[in-house]
Amino acid sequence: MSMNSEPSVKERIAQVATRLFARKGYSATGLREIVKEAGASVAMVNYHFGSKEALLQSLMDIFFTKMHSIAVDTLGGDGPPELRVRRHFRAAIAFFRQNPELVRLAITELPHDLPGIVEFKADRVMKIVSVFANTFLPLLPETIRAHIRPEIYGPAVMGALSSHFLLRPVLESVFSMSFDDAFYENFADELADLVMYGALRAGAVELSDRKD
Amino acid sequence: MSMNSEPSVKERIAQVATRLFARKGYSATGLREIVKEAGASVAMVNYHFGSKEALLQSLMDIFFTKMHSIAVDTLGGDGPPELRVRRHFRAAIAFFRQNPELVRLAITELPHDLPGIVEFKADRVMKIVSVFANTFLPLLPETIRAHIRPEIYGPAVMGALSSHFLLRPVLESVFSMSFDDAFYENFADELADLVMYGALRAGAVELSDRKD
DNA sequence: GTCTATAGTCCGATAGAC
DNA sequence: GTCTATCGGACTATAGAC
Repeated sequence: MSMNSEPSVKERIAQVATRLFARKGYSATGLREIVKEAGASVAMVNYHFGSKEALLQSLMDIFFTKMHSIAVDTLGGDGPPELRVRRHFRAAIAFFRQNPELVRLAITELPHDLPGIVEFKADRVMKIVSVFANTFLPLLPETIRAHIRPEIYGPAVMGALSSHFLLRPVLESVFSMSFDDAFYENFADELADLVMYGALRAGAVELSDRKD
Repeated sequence: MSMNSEPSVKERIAQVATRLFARKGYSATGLREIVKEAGASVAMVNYHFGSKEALLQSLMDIFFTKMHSIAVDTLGGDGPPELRVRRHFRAAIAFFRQNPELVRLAITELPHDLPGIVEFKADRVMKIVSVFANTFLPLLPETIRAHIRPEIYGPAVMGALSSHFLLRPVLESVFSMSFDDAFYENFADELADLVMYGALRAGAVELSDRKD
């Protein structure tokens, strides 16, 4: 946990593993490659983390712990619902920007052959959903809350927020751009506008053929 | 490609590989495991597909070819923009429902150590984005089109559409439900409403603190 | 805490028989 | 087209020295 001095062997392993797991995938990354880059030996992984799988879980833990505290701080606290959503999106995107590889690793890896990992993720996601359900949903007027189905909106919003970071190598190629500070300037607010008001915005009813 | 008779060895390998790649990941799945379930031998993979990587790419090709034809059929064709979006969401969700493992495989796998796969995906995504940009975007009135940034909306909408299928094992656990026909009855339209009108819907302006 | 060496397993690819 | 047998290498985990 040292913030200033040189990173410990354990910290170096965690950093390198995050990058390689995100880029190549958990299974495709060998311990040899991790410890070679981290300047350590294979035995250090099992000494400090217990196993390769436990190393993965400890990295995922960093992500989900941070996401939980972001949810508590932004969906809870003061302010009207829209302000909270905007605050949440800004905080999440800021975190994702600083840790794009952790995001990819924690969201993408869902291996059925490691049931402990799947259970771990389900447990952590459930805790975050609870924060949303308990501190945010009750604030909404009944007319709006009635059509918010968390089992649909939850993954949809999470997908909208995270997919940029999951697909970034492809997106850079598709749109022939590198994502710099200017791009991210209003990124969170654009996504918040999309989720809250939709692509057509409130004034676009003339396009509508909706029934309800 | 035989639709009615018994599947060929090549088809059986493709089916089993799709399931295992989606569940365990490409790297974690060995050719031996695939061919054992498919009732074939390792040599058959290299005979019919060329290599393990080529097998993965040929499976991804099925997904992206179908997504491209869905885009052409639904975003193109007749009707006002909203109808096209709704049509597109319904077709995509119907396809995802029938092939959840293909979706997970094609979207999730993005291994930096297989640059050919990354390039292949970028090429296919670009073609689909082109369909959207050429057949759909020009239909929108300028007031709406002005704030549609494809490099932001594209991945966001794709993430909203697909994340349910990518995370389904976790979601079943988190929400203590199995996703049956009743759940999917209005799934595509709910997502279309979310993307077009937002979670707050048009009438909810009283909640707003937005600036623009 | 950190290392080296190694055990035991599995990997993808291919040669060659049929 | 399909198989078996095999090659060379990589894998995770751990024993044991320091």
